[in-house]
Amino acid sequence: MRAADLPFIRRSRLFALASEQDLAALLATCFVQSLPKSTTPCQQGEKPEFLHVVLSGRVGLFGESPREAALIEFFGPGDAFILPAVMLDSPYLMTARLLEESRLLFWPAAAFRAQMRVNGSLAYGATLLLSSYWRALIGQIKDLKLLSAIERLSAFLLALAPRQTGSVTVTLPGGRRLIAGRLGVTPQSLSRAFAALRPLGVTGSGRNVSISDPARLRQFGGGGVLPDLLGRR
Amino acid sequence: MRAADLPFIRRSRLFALASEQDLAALLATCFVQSLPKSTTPCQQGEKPEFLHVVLSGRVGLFGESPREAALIEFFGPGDAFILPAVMLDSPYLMTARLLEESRLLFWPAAAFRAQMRVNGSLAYGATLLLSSYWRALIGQIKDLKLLSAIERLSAFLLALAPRQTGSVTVTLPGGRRLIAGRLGVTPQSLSRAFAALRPLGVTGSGRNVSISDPARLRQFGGGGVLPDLLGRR
DNA sequence: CCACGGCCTTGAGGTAGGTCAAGTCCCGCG
DNA sequence: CGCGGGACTTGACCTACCTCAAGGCCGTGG
Repeated sequence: MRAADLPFIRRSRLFALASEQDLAALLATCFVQSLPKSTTPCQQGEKPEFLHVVLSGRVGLFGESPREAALIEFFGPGDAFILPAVMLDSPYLMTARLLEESRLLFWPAAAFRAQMRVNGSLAYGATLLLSSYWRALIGQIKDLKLLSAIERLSAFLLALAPRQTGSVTVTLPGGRRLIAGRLGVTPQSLSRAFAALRPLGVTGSGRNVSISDPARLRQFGGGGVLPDLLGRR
Repeated sequence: MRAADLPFIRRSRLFALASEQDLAALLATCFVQSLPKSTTPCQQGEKPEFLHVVLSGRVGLFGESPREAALIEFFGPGDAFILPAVMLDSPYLMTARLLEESRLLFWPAAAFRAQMRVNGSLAYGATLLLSSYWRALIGQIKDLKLLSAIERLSAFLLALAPRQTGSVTVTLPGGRRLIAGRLGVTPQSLSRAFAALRPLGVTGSGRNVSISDPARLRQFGGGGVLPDLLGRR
């Protein structure tokens, strides 16, 4: 671990309440590593050996079935994956894959669980993190059950945009294929959904999408059920 | 609060680590109430005033959109709803409705948040609870994205069944309409899904369903992605 | 320069599941 | 006993999305 990592570590909500000495004690058994794109620190079905905290970069969590895999959620700096599996010492329900080169904190699972029991500030930080994840997942389930593909895309784009009036440009957290998985559609359908939103002022190519009139889009999408999705960062 | 409530309170994983004196201090500001079927302690969009813990009975959490409402999850004894909203002091993303007469613990939101900060055993219990909820939600998202309606029903039934060989009878946690919402289909489609599973040995009416050969059903459903869903109880 | 392989888009057609509309069963109540 | 209403089922039809297939676009490498 380098001294330069500390500020990034501090930034995670896991350590929201941790004092300086807390932090030092907690991190005693941890190490930090940079890993290239496409490595998979967690494999669905395996037992966790480490809790991983993203210091920089981006990670995708994928649900896998015999037939296919679907992106469930994007994780970025400050996020811990996959805390519930580590906490309950249960097999991963998802596979994590780095979407770009990323710097990760590795925290041995047993040490993490032990510290959770004795360090209240750590447990508190964990509830903060888990609470925001809960809300993101609930939002996603509501979207899947209540909204059409086009509405889901609309809500997703709006969740990415800073809350403001007037034209905005947002950067997608991944290629179209990943976004499609996140929204629960095929890439083809996502493409059609983008086409359907074009008349409503959604344009752009690649990872940049600009929304000419967020208010209009918002009222179309029924308000967008998605919560602060990435606002937690 | 009655003395008779204490054993039910203790049973919640929220208090897994709490000592006797911890518990007494924590509960100082709480009260317990029995409420009839169909009351809604939480309304989507409102700010939380209380954390609710189910002592007995059953509660449904519903996502609401302008058009319709869908059941997201069933909650039962030991579950706390909706902890993330209380923790983050954010508007509820769901409406809670009692599915039958239930006994609930009411915990003033501000007091709960304050105690979370200072009482490590409480925060630890909260991470336990939130961790199991995370896994249930991930399972549900995976099912929605990767499985067909019939496979989702199959997985759901298997998750309800005790892990054993030979014929099992499970009791659905609600009427068909609720189950349909939980699985993300209409009641009509659920009915058709049940019909489709009949040749595979799924029979029964009302809230009782019997599975003649769970193993056969399991291999059909691709293994059923759902985790311990209700196994956390 | 062209060839090649991702990645995205577009088109055409099929299908799972939604919608609308009966119909049946069951239960409470007069 | 008959009636009325809710819950569930079944049928017929429709549509949103998937599947399969054919291009465009663009970066990399010969």
